[in-house]
Amino acid sequence: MEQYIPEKIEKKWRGVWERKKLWKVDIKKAKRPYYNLMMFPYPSAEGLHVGNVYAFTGSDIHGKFQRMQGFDVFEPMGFDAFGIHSENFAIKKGVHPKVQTAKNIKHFTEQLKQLGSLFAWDHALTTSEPEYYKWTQWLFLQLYKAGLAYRAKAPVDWCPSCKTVLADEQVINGKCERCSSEVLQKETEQWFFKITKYADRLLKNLETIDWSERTKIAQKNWIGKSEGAQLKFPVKNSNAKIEVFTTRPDTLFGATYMVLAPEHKFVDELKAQIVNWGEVQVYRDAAKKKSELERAEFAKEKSGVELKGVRAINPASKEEIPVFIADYVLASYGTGVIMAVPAHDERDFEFAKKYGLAITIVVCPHYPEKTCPILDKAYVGEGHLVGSGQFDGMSSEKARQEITKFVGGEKTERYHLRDWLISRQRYWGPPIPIIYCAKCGTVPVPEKDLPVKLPFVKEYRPEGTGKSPLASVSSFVNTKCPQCKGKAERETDVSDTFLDSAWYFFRYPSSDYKKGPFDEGITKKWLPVDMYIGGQEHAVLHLLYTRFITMVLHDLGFADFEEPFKKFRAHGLLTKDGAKMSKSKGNVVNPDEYFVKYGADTVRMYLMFIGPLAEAGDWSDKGIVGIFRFLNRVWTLAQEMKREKPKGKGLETVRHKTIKKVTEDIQNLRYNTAIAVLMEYLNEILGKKTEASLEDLETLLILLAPFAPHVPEELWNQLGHKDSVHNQPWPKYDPKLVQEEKIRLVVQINGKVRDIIEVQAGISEQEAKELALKNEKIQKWLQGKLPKRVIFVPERLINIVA
RNA sequence: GCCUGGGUGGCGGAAUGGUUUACGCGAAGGUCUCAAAAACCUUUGAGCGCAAGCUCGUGUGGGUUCGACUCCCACCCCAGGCACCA
Repeated sequence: MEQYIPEKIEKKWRGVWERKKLWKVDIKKAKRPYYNLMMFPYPSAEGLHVGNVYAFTGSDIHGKFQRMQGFDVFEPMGFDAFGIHSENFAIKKGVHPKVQTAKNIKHFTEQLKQLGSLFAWDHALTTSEPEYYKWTQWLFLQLYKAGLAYRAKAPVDWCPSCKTVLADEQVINGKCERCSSEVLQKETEQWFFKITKYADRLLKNLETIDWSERTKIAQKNWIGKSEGAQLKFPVKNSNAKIEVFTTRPDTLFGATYMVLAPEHKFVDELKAQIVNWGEVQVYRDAAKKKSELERAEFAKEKSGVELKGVRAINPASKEEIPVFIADYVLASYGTGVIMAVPAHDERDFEFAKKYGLAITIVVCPHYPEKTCPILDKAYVGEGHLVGSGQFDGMSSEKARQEITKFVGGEKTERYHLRDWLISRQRYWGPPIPIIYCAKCGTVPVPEKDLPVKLPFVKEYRPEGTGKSPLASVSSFVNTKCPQCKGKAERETDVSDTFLDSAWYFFRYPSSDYKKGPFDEGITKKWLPVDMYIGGQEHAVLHLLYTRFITMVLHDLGFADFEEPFKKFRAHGLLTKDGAKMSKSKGNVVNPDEYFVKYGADTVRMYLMFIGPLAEAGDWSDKGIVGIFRFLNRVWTLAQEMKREKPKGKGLETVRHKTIKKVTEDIQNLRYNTAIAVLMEYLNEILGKKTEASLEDLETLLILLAPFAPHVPEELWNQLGHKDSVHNQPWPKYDPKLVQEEKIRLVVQINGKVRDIIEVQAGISEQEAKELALKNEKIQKWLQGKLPKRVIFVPERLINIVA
């Protein structure tokens, strides 16, 4: 073959690799297991998105590099096929989800195979297959048995367009994550997982794992731990006490009123005392009707109603204070009640101003000066206490403890994290394996009866009745109670897609295992995952759920580790013309045409060349030819060297420098600069052809192999090698040879470059100084003056301060 | 409002205290060709100058330093995330 025709050689080598099972890893016998995971795609489109290719290539380069380091790299691929994404796409096409998803997966697979990646296809899995979701249901049952899955009536977020409830994490700015419809509040019975029980562990373990810092911060913020105190406020003429959570017990003397969330049940308990019940009722109804978004917008102007007739007693100052309901207080956080300290909280300040309530300053930033300025806004910082009886003069930090103790409060923590709502009123998901029996109550499906198969039904569209379409399938709903064998009904909700993907990495190595979700020995050998590369957009959804599920499996004795991924690196978002690719904008790049025009090698390398993996960058049709030209030049060079055996002694220094830099860059996921160095190396060889050796070329091919798997393989073969280039050990560099003999020494005067001179490497300060002072240009600048000071940076520069 | 990133040629980006703009794209000129494409070679931050060369230049304004894209302070802009969480 004299000419580089990507399509031809890529097809040829994929065939050879498949026949020879080049990428095959023996799961049982592997000596140095390395689990290289990437986020499996949603097959919710006809074909692969260039963003998928970007992510998978970034991960595959890491896998191929580790393989050449001598590891047995397991790099599985699969499909997150259940769920709203795939179902919505099928509905849009008017094709049954089962049929449409199968079609999508077929095309995805064809495209994925073109990438020349390490994918372990014999371990591929699809979450919508009964062999897989059987174990998703099994997982649900384990959580149920452990008391970590419960059904409860609660106000939840409902998407009127997707016609299902959503998890807290799936509501973005009061809108549905999938379709951007405004989310409504609905009070219904739903299934939850007790992720809040793990809040503290999810937070603490972050310190022990090697993850991208920004991902850890996002999780930390989402878990949202606040330390504070729980305090009790007695109600006048009643035995009742109102409990509040506050992070600032030091400001207790400044609490001049209290606010309950409008829907708080305590309001009903106080009904007898409330003299303006009608007014209260009107406000509560109005608040109930609002969506979260409206309530937040409304918040620009705070509103509320006083519960007239009810007075609370500030436990510190013993003063009587009024009690309000207002929708700026959320029922779902803390106790649903706050002590309002208008002088030291912006929201309370705004409310107090509007309703003319007392604003008492109790933390002074100017202490010991007695005069504290009259506030035009709340002072939320630290300081020393004033107007707080015996605590006056104490630092606010210390007073947090002391005042809590003084009023008999309890030190406590609160989290932003809510329990994970996992039931969905949709069709395309694993049915929740629960049976309701009039006699026995809620009965879990026995494990031997799994899977509870999702029936193939004609009417799969969501109905909007608040129930899954499965509720209309009587052959599914009607069943026998596993306990009393009497008539019973099945749960008709399915579980959240994020449950499918919360444990898939456990299944991959054991994909054929029949006796359980995963084989114990295999799991011990391969897990936890060594490297996980994926999108930052999953920082608080998928990644938090996987950690939670892994902790649960650990606690139940199914795993001997509690963190699923030793290393996680987030890749950036690939854009087109500076904007996120989306179907609505019509700027989605389909990789197929580029595979045909330039080949997968060029597409892979170009994607990695755009920018650092963690930051991604902008796809441009123009830049891709640069990579294509580069591969062509490598090809031409190889043809020449094949014909006229090179007789040069080799470019030793530059070769070793290249090995060093490429190795370090790959380790740091700086693929863009690694490629740049390979280009420089090639330019160097082309410029000094008579000195170059065959080893120079062969090293280039090996270093290139992880990025562009096909071309180097073909050329390696043309050079007469029988074994694959991918089986070559990664080259090592000699630190002694990396050092150049001559270096360019920068000569500065007062920090400005005046000359650059070539000198022997390792030149001493004395020699450099002499050379510099003798230098004509420098003498011209010095004009006979003596230097005040000379700064010498070995191997770099000499700076003369005059 | 808070939390993350980021702001460098015509463009993607490189350099994390020491030659600003590596590598690539684009552009201009040339070689080859009847011609074109491809390939190859040269030039390519701005301004001044015949030239040697000089001055300016990494969002803005200050500071530290022999020396700042890099460190510190204040601010502006862009992208992403969170948001009445008490």
